[in-house]
Amino acid sequence: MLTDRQLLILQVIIDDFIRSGQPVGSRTLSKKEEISFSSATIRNEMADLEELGYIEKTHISSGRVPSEKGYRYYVDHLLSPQRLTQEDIKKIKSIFAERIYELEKIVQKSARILSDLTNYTSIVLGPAVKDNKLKRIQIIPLNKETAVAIIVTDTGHVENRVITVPASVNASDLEKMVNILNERLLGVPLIELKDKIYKEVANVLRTHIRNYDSMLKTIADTLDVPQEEKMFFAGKTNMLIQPEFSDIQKVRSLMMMIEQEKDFYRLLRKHSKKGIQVTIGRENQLSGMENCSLITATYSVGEEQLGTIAILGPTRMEYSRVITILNRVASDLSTVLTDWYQNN
Amino acid sequence: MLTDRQLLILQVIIDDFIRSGQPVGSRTLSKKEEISFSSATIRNEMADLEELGYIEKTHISSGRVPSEKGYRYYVDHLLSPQRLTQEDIKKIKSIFAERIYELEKIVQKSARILSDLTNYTSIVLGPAVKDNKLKRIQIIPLNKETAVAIIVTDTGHVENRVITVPASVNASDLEKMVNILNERLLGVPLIELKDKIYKEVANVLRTHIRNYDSMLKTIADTLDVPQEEKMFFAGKTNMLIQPEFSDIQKVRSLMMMIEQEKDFYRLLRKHSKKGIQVTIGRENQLSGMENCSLITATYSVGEEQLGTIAILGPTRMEYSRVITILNRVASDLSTVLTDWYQNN
DNA sequence: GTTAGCACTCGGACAAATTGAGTGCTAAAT
DNA sequence: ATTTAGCACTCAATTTGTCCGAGTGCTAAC
Repeated sequence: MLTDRQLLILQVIIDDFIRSGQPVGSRTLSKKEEISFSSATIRNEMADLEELGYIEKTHISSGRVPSEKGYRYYVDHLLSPQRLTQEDIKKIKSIFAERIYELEKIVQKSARILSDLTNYTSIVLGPAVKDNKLKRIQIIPLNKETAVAIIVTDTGHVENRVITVPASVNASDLEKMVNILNERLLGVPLIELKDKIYKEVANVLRTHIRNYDSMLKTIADTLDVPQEEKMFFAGKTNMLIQPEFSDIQKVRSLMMMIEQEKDFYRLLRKHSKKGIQVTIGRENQLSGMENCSLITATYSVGEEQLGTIAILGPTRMEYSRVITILNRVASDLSTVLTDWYQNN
Repeated sequence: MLTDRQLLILQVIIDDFIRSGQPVGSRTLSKKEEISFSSATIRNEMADLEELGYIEKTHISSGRVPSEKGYRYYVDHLLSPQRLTQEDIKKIKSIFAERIYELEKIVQKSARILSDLTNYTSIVLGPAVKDNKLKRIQIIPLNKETAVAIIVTDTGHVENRVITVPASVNASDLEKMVNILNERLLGVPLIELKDKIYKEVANVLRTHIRNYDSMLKTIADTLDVPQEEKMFFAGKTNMLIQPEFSDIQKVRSLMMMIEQEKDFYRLLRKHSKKGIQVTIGRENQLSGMENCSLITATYSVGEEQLGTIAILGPTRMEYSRVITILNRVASDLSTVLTDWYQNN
């Protein structure tokens, strides 16, 4: 549909605009070494590109800026692959410098390094706890009424909650109960726990424990662990450097959106397809994101997807560089974690 | 030092400026009902007040705005006590509407309500874990090499960490060891744990456990729980509404300061005196805080201070209202928590 | 000691003029 | 049939000048 020359012009416009942030005019373009025809020709081509919706003017006699459609085409077809510098690679490696003990730590560190590397905001979705398998349940009485219930998973993740223990349940009952639970539920993924308790463990409990029913619901509720992955942000203030956010109103709506977390989490969940995903501006369907793009990659252990790493930047983002970095971090993360899980 | 009339004028200037955000001129002042003398007189008085450093001009023929010294005097001597509306009280009560299970939850909720109530940013310093007393230690093996160590405190707080277990330590050793630790350390404040292990428990371990030394350091390190209280923020974006932060540069330096957390935590720790504390603008000695004031109150259980609740706003802050609200929330929080601890 | 009056200052709002980067269109050149 | 040079035109941004209003300081009268 587009001629080679139009593609060339589109690419150069977007590259230049990403670099400078300024609308690009025909004269500027004609001076580029890639371009060997006059500004008048360029003007004609630009008029066509505009008609097709790939570029826009900010006012009637201004240079052109990419439209969302333009960025979309650029991302889908025109990206010039980037190479990482030694320094970049060094920084990425530094994520894995220390021995890993806890998943969350390394995930948090990834977020920090990513924002550092890109100067945008990074968001990392930690591994979903729900797929971890139960290692141990423990209930530790605090006083007559309350106890703290603790769940340990095979990955070393610990969930805990304070619960009320009915007066009718005594310490030995509690202990017996915990033993049964541990016996029956070892290795069960957390998300199936609740179901399993009602279907398989309830019966056993009934035969062994007095008053089992008064505890059953409490226990089941406790084991009903949060479904949502934790979200880690880093570099939230990086967006404030971007010239497109010199308008305090835009900053405000963006920051509120981020602070609210819920909508943003949902958006991120839509990006769970494997590989790199890019959504540009209003494609994100979230107010406050009109001027932002979101790029995500997923990391996995073996074949199983664990989580998502993402970069949030202005639509005028260095797509090429960010994609390269995300790819690299996601793949390194996958390798390291796969290794780690195997020794677990 | 200042005459009554000067005080009156200072107070009215600050009240008006806090309300409007605009420099206050002699004509505006002379129309206030509290004021019964002419604008010329006011001009004379204002010239004096300026000379003494309580007010400033933004340019040579502008109205006056309060200086930091002015705010300081205002806060120390001129505050007109405020009454909370029914609505305010209702919101504050809503913090305590649900049954408390975990301290952190209620502390987080306080932060949310505070920012909601004031339209400024609120920060809450949670109870320091270090003063909690040990309820139970648990070590749960994950595989040959690693285990997760869990510490439960009397308040139901759970700390956990993944540790490496030397191959030479077997499961029964581990169990014995945990038993000894629990026996000897029950009720010890977390901050004293490490010390106590070396001084009192090491000997016992030596006599009962093979290879006790290879574990000792690991255990001691694990029990060396973070000293710092957790900080909860709410309403970070509220500052963006304030007209004094229409300048993106100011927003940026403030936000970076907040994101960094460390300096801000230190500042907050300086506010640990009982009762209300106010620091104004550069008194905070923190870049990014030049245009901000910080007001804090502490909450306690019985006589023991637990934590701090704080409001961060522009120097042009509604001091009176904020102080009233903080006082109320701190006292309610103290009452509820004291009660809660007693039943613990 | 207080106030009215006056000359003066400055910021903000507005309009007019200027500049420069950019466009679209047309006719000539290739 | 493309490409390009040239030209008229547009608009944002900057500069300049003007005016107004809110405010001040000072002085002389009350």
